[in-house]
Amino acid sequence: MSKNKVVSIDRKKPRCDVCNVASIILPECPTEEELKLFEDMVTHCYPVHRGEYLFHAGDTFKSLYAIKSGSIKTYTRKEAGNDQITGFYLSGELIGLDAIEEGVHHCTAKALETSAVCEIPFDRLEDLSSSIPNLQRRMYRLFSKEIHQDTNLLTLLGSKNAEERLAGFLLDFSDRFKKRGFSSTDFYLSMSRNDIGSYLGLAVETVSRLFTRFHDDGILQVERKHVQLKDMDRLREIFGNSDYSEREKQA
Amino acid sequence: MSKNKVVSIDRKKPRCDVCNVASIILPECPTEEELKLFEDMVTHCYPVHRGEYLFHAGDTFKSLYAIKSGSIKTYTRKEAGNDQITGFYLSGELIGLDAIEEGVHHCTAKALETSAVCEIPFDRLEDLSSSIPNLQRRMYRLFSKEIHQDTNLLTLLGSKNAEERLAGFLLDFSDRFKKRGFSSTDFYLSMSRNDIGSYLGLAVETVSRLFTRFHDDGILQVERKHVQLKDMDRLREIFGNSDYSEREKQA
DNA sequence: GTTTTTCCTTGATCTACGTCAATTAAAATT
DNA sequence: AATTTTAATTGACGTAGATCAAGGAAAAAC
Repeated sequence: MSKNKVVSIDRKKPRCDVCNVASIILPECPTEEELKLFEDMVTHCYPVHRGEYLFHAGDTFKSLYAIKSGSIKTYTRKEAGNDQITGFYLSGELIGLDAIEEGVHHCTAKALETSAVCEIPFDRLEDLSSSIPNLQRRMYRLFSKEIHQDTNLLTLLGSKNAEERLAGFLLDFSDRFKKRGFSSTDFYLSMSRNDIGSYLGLAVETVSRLFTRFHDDGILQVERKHVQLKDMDRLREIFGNSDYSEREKQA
Repeated sequence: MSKNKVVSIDRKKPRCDVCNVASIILPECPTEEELKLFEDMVTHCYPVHRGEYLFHAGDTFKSLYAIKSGSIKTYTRKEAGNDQITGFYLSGELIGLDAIEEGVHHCTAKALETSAVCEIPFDRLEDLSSSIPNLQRRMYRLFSKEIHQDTNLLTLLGSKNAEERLAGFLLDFSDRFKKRGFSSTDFYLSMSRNDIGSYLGLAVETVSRLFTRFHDDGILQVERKHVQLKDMDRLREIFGNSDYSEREKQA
């Protein structure tokens, strides 16, 4: 089946000054020379199509992957058919940071839609970040951000109920789309309800029911993957306080 | 009340070659010169007592904290009295990595017992890691490890039931104690049942009930904070498979 | 040593959410 | 276009674990 094919990595290497990878990793104003060094480092830039993989759990870690466009999901396999989604990555984000320490990928990375990805050999990135202080600085911040995000998600899973989780999820994506220049209230979610459920620690059915409930309550309009947020304040309220359903009952 | 006091940071600075901070952060074999530079960087080493704080959520981020001995918990405050534990840290671990990006601490760090802590100004660590390649290398690995651990915890919260979570928690601590040269089967947990519950996304009562259940089933012996693991295989089984209670019922 | 506070445990009850099952709709494949 | 496969929705029902409540036992404060 075509499902298991891993993207071949020996494709044409494009010039990176015409793409935005540098802006993902390099600090705001790299010098010409820095940019040149950086471009040389990025060995492969290529498109991945829906369902294709960047790497599999267990693969030896060699490179980080910078997402230029599209979206990627990462997951660990538990039992058959029962994957645990560990993250959704959008343009400008870096995948593989968790694999550095042990030199092995702990999760599988799969494209949710046609995406553009740049492969960055980590040993070369390490070398380069010694000579470009701003690059090192930027790397620390990228790491830190990832940890902070994980901590936030932990709090979500550890202490929020189903509707708070979905509200948090939607607000997170709203925010990330906004930062990328897209609409913060009208977007397409590239992942399935199943993926969302796994990510939020909820059953698919619960996710589905919540979407219809939010829809019926006028908080959003949803048709399959197309979501339009209609009442951000209410969404934030649900996310923050846990008394949304309480008030509904009283009303 | 003495509860809110933050440890004063202007105490005597000890020599670091007599402590183990270097071994926490520096790679295996630092040169004399590297060690010297490193020692100069660490501005404060001091004891914190049970209930004292390293920093509070909202504090400006300036330093990382390396735990030399003892244990520290980090948590974010939700509503009054309802804290969400985000981590337990033991000797050799580094606290504050999530605060680098935004320059603000997102959580509060509080000592669970009398502990020895070294404060490492991050800007100096950044500078130093530019000149000591192995230090930079080590930092990347520490970051990566933290992310990996968070991801594991996410999987735990996202897809495991109560007994699997507690089993995982106990196995994690068993392992960490072992790595520190302590017994892997006989140890004291410095945190309260409440903290464990918050960390694992469970109610205190559930944690308490599980401890007694594991105790009654001969998996461990527990008396307050003192835990002795009696059947590691069984514990691993519970953690791995979800059919522990199933089999109990059949037996 | 006594009081107060905090922590832990245990039982009884309730409920949010998971599981099971069936239907429909949309992709994917032919 | 027809068929198969996969994804999403909705309803009925069951249960793991939360919540409520109360008692006991450390530890802290006096």
